[in-house]
Amino acid sequence: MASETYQPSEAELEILNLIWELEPVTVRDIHARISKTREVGYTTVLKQIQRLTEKGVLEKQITGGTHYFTSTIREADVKGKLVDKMLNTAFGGSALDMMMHALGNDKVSPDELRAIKSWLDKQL
Amino acid sequence: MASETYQPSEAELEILNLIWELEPVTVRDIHARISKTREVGYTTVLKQIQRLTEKGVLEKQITGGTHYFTSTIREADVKGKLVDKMLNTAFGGSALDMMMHALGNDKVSPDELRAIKSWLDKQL
DNA sequence: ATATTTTTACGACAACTGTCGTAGCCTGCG
DNA sequence: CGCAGGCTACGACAGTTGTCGTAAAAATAT
Repeated sequence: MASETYQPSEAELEILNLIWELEPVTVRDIHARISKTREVGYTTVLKQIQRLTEKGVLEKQITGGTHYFTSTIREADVKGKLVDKMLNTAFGGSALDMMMHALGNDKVSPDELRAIKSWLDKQL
Repeated sequence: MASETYQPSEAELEILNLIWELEPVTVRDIHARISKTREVGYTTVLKQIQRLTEKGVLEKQITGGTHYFTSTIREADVKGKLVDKMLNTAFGGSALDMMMHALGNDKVSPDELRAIKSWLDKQL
């Protein structure tokens, strides 16, 4: 069944990002990290994590009474899929078009542009 | 209220894309175009369009008894925002990282890579 | 002027999301 | 051992989405 990759919602992705960074990790730690950025109840995060676990996206190990979570899906797969979907639904599959929108927004530094260019060079 | 740019859902974006391409356009035409790709009821599309209109994203003109729709938001703004959000939520703002995920998926042709490279050259 | 065919307007529904509150469970402190 | 405080389980709720069905209104064809 070649792991159909999961499409997380916004809040789920926020959590997944932290899981990938910290796994195995507790709910408390995830909550602590998210709280640095925005306010959200502990049980809110807990619930999200529980749902993700129900869906099979996360796995729980209980070690010495503490619940640790790890992900069952690969970060690169999920992100690849996300970007792929946007590429197709929003930009008709044109990577160039997407690039221009992404990089056009003057947010990207010349350094980054150069980095992309040099990566591109390696690809050809 | 300086039009904070709208974040369309999947189905909404599908419709918006067609609106941008065909406006001013009727519900029937939108439905016809979508039907080429997937099966969906006429009233489903109609409802989506009505909701978009309620939200102020679309505008309706009635001319000779026919209802024509046009968008009130700019395609580039919407898509720029979409890609920007993904850049930040999924790739921590690293355009290179996003690029690699987008282009890594072997879906992109060498031609496209070259096109991107030459666009990049112009930017520097 | 009618009957027919289109279109539009509404409302309904189930699934999913983001957010909590409450209540029960476990664990470590004293 | 017994209790307080933290953790988990569970359920609830409102808002959004994707989908339709049905009914009312409008436009067309006899």
